[in-house]
Amino acid sequence: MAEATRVRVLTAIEELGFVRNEAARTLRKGSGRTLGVIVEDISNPYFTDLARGVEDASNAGGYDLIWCTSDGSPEKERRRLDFLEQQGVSGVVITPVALDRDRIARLRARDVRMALVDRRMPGTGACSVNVDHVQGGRLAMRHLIELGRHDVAFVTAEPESPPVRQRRGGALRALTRAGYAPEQVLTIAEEELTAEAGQHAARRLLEFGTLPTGIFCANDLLAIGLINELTRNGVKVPQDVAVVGYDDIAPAATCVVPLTTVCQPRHELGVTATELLLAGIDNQQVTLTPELVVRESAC
Amino acid sequence: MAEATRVRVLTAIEELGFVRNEAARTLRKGSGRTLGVIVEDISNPYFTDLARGVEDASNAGGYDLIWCTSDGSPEKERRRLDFLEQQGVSGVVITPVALDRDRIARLRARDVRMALVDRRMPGTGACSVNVDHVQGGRLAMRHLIELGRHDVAFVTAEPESPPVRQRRGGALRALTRAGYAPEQVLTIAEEELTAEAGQHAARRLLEFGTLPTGIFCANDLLAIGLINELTRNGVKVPQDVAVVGYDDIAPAATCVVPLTTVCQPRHELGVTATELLLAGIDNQQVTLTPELVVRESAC
DNA sequence: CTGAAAGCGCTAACAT
DNA sequence: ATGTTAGCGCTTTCAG
Repeated sequence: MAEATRVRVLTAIEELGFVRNEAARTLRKGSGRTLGVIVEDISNPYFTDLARGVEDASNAGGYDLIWCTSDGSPEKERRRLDFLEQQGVSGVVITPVALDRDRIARLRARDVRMALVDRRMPGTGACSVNVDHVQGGRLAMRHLIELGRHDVAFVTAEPESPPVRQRRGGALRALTRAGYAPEQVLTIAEEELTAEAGQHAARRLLEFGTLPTGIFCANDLLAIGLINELTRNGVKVPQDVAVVGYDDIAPAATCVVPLTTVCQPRHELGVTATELLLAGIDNQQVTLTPELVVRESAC
Repeated sequence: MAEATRVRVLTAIEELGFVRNEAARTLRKGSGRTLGVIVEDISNPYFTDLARGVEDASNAGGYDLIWCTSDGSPEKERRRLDFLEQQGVSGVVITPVALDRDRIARLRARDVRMALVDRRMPGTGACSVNVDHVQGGRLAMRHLIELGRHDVAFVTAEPESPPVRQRRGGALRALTRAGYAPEQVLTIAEEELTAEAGQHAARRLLEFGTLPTGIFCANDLLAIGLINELTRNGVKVPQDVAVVGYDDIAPAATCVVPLTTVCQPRHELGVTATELLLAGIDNQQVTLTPELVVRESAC
């Protein structure tokens, strides 16, 4: 194309404020230059960091991103998927709540590719990116054991969810390896993975009379709520109880007692999932590795 | 329409997994049944609560919502608006960063209505929903004065943004009314309205040697970071310093020292903005009222 | 290198 | 109550 023409067109676009009609483009091409992401809980920084990774990688690949929240509800998840399907996205990154194989197949039939975070569904064609939570749980517990804190409680919620189960499994394995009986681990199960729930768990622990010497929380929000409530009640962290969290979200570092935690590569998780989506590969599985970050709550 | 036909069609839809092509619908009708929301900072619960309000009201009105973040960047704000315009949304709720009248006019010309949060732009046709921040600042400061804490510091960031200026203005006015000289208020200006910045502000205050007896923070994240850092350094809140925040985000209640703060009707703000949008009224201005929530950090 | 024309799936208007 | 048709703005294809 002649440079002169190019410039002329570009000026005209600028002058008239022309904006391409994406609806028409999507209609014509079958699917557009947008991706979608559905996360479980927008108020947990873990998920916003993840979604930011998805956004960065989408933009880098020339795609726009539509953010959605399922709030952990299967019904909402379904509605958000309907929405993204209607919008003609070409792919979805999702932390699944109740996603089934049929739905993935239906989306595939409409050329909507899927990348799952923290859940494998082999044979569906969907890619997935996982963190080695067994390893993560092991890192956390091994650290507590090394500090001599083998009298341990596990504070958790959503105990059936695979990531949480794996974290617990890894922790128990570390105990066993060190020669301790995993049965002696006190498990406090709360309703949600939130700071409020952590606070509640602390109150339950305080009611028991004797505290364990170490506590492993299934995520950072639980740990932060727990530490705050313990501190309010005069319990010193880490002197009286050492606490280890999981995720390494930003507030973990600015908490009253900066949190020792297992760092998940949250941004990278989102980036990787998106790259898998855009690469157009099927059934690809990637596993990322967590890392222990030692701060004051257990050292 | 005959009931029999209706049922027959519905079954067929179910059976074939028919999903309406929103792109075609949008193309045909000029704009679709979706709205957009652009917030400044997805990691501040204030904004997620706001956006949730927008989502709830959108869904209630039969619309779907596309969430976007500007991250406080004018450039990103522009790109997100381009995106929403391309997607054919019929309206946008936004906490503006660098939105100008031209842009609003251009969007209007394409039938994209706007509702602004915390910024008035009269004459553009855009509606706006505001919180009376002067009143909010006054509530906070009056409370500190009533506690005998008139030796006060104001911890802030983005001091030029209207909401922050108004909060400060209201606080100073309360001081003046009570017969104190507002010039004696120590102002600590940080870079961002985050917990990290609050932590930094605390360190700066500690370096001065003598602490004020009361601190008013421009938002809760600053207050939480500040309290955590003060507590770590052996300063007792509220005994040594009383702290008042602004927003009443969820973490304010679960913080080590539960935060006394000015509650903004965050969800209602989003709902109201959306209802204004959907009602199709122009130039409408609504002002909501903040409320003082007394917890332990200042009582 | 530029111009013309078909058709993506839907809705609104009109005809049966 | 049901069937038919035009056209939204774009991309792709084919002709000039």
